[in-house]
Parts: sequence; structure tokens; C-alpha cells
Amino acid sequence: MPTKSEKTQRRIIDAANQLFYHKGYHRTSFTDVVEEADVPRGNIYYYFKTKDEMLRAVIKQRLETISVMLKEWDKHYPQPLDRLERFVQIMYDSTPALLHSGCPMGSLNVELGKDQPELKAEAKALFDIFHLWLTRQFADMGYPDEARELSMQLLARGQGIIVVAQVYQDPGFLERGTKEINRWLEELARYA
Amino acid sequence: MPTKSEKTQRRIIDAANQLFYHKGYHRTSFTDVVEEADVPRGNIYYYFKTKDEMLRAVIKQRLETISVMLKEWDKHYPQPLDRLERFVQIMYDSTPALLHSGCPMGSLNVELGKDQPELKAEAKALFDIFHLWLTRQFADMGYPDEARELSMQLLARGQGIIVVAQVYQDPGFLERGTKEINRWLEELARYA
DNA sequence: GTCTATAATACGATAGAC
DNA sequence: GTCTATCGTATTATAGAC
Repeated sequence: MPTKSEKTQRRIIDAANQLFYHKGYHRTSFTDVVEEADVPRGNIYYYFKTKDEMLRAVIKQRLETISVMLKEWDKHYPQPLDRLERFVQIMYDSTPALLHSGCPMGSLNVELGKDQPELKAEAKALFDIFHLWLTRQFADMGYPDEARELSMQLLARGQGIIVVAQVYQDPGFLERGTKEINRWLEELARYA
Repeated sequence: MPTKSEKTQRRIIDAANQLFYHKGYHRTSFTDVVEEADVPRGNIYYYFKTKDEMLRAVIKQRLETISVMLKEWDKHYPQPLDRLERFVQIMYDSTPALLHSGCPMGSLNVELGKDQPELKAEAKALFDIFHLWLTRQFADMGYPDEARELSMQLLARGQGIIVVAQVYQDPGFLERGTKEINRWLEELARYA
């Protein structure tokens, strides 16, 4: 059973996670977080000494969530193609959030990539966990040598579609984009 | 001949333009701008009442620069395919900057798209000017009906490649990506 | 028009009572 | 472990001298 302290910490991380996604890391203040998490003002420093540390905790939590999700997919879908299409599916399922706030891992990396190498290196782990998993799927599909490149291409396609769909507030472009990706994946699977 | 005031204003816009690109809009302070532009502290308020106003001036200047560039391309390249490939070429030519700070228009839209609809609408104009021009090229190439969609696909491809290349600090991915786009464009031109 | 001094606020962070 | 009070700094922005 979680202690009160653990529950409070969890509430802070959840609040920060949402705010970092919907407002961006830099535009989110400690005040925003404590208000959202309903924690007394200076109390937050008991849990996180700095804002950077809070970001690390948020990224760690996201990584754990993603890790669990990928293991679920591995269990439910035996075929690489089905797994890859399941990955594409979350893009389509997340349409409203993506149109509002962009890709959680993409926008964070774009924000921190500008001039904060240390924090960017942390955020990169969000790409790494998908990249590693996608690479394995392409390898299992019959492309062991091209797997890493194909994984990066899939990530790039997703990122690009999300950015343009957000700029033009166009859910249709996101839908057509994901369908086009699926056609590409099916073709790859067929000629493997 | 430009007055001293006009030259100062230009210097402020240039400095803000660079800083917004390399640090991001929110992480750039007025102090950063006045130091970079070598303008006395509070003096900046004579030129720009608010930071938003400064951003609008930066975007306006970028739009004018892009407009001139596109007209140059129209003059130098009579064929739509050559024009489209020239567009792709600036991506490749900008490799070092893109790896450091991402796409100037993409990252700005991602940053402002989170929760600032008014400013995001301003930044969207940077996409619009390219989108309009690209659409015309695809139409002239022989795809009047699909032109808008093809333009968005080209923009999305570029954005995705830049994001992933920046995350992985991989100039090779950017190079291979632009070559792949050119193959796609040449195929489109061939079967038009 | 140009610049200095400074206000007013919000920020991340600390000290210390309970 | 929890919370209040507050610090020092950096922020956007203003007032007013030159």
C-alpha cells in the first residue's frame, strides 16, 4: 500500500506530466504544478529539489508506461506487422490530443533540443524506447539489416504527419497519413 | 537611406529572430535581445510594446525573406520539379543549423501550438507561404487536384526527417531523407 | 528620440517552525 | 514528513530625465 508521501509524489508527477505536455516544459511553473496537484506551495521541494529533477521523474514515468504498453503489444500480437500497425494505431487514437498539443515526445525533444543538451539527452530516451522496439519488429519481419533505418523512417513519418496536422488542425490529414503508413508497412511485409 | 531608428529596429528584429530560433520564443528574454542587439535596456519598449509584438515583427521579416527567395526560385527554375527539388535542397544545405536548433518554422509552430492560439495563428503563416507555393508547383506539374495534399505530404516529410535527425544528431539521415524525397518527386514528375 | 533608473511581478529555491 | 514564510533573482514593463 502506498504511503501518503508516495501518493503525493505521484500526484505531482502526474500533474507535471500533463502540464509539460499541454503547456510545454518552460512555460510550466512550479506554481502551476502545485496548484494542479493541490500541494502546498514550497512543499514541492521536499519531493523534487529542482525543476530538472521533476522533468526526469516525468520522463521516467512515461518510459515505464510505454514499456508496459509495448510488452502488452508483444503479448497480444505475435506478428511484427500487427505490432507495427498497433503502433500506428495509437497515433490515430490520439488525434484530439495530437491536434491540441502535438506529440508528447516529439514536442518535448524539439523544445529541449534547442539549447539544453543534458535535458534533451533525457528526453531522447522516449524516442529510444520506441526506436529499439520498432527496430526489432522490422528485423523480425525480415529486414535485419535495414531495420534501424526503417524504424527511423517510421518515426519520422509519424512526427511529420503530427506536426502538419497540428499546424493545419486537420484530423483528416492524420487519418490519411496513418493509412498511408499502414499501406507502406503491409507492402514491406509482403515483399519481405 | 535608413534612419538610425530604422537601423536599430532592424538590429532588434535580427537579434530576436536568431534568439527565437536558437533558444525558442519563451526562453528568450528581452534582456537576451537587447544584449544581442546592443541596445540600452529599457529602450526596446520604444520599438516594441510587448514581446508578442516583437514576435509578429520577426515572423513578418521571415515571411518577406521567404517571399523574395521563392520569387528568385520562380525566376531561375522554369520547371516545377526543379523548383520542388530546390526547396528540398535548402533542407540539405541547412543541415548544421537543423541539427542544432531544428526547423525554424516547425519548432516555432510546435512551441506556440501548445496553448497560444493567437501566436500560433501568426506562426502558421510561415507554413502557409510555403504550402501555397508548393501547391502551385504540384498543380503545374500535372496534379491540380492532388496538389494541396501533395504539398502537405512534402511538408510533413521534411518536418519528420528534421525532427528525427535532430533527436539522433544524424546528418546522414537528413541526407538520405532528402534524397528519398527527390526520388519521390522525380517519380511524380515522370508519371504526371 | 534616446536612455537610466526602477517599478511590479513571477520565477525557482531556501530556512525553519511544527 | 508537512507546511508557511520568505529569499534572491530575473522577468516584463513604466516613469521620467535628458
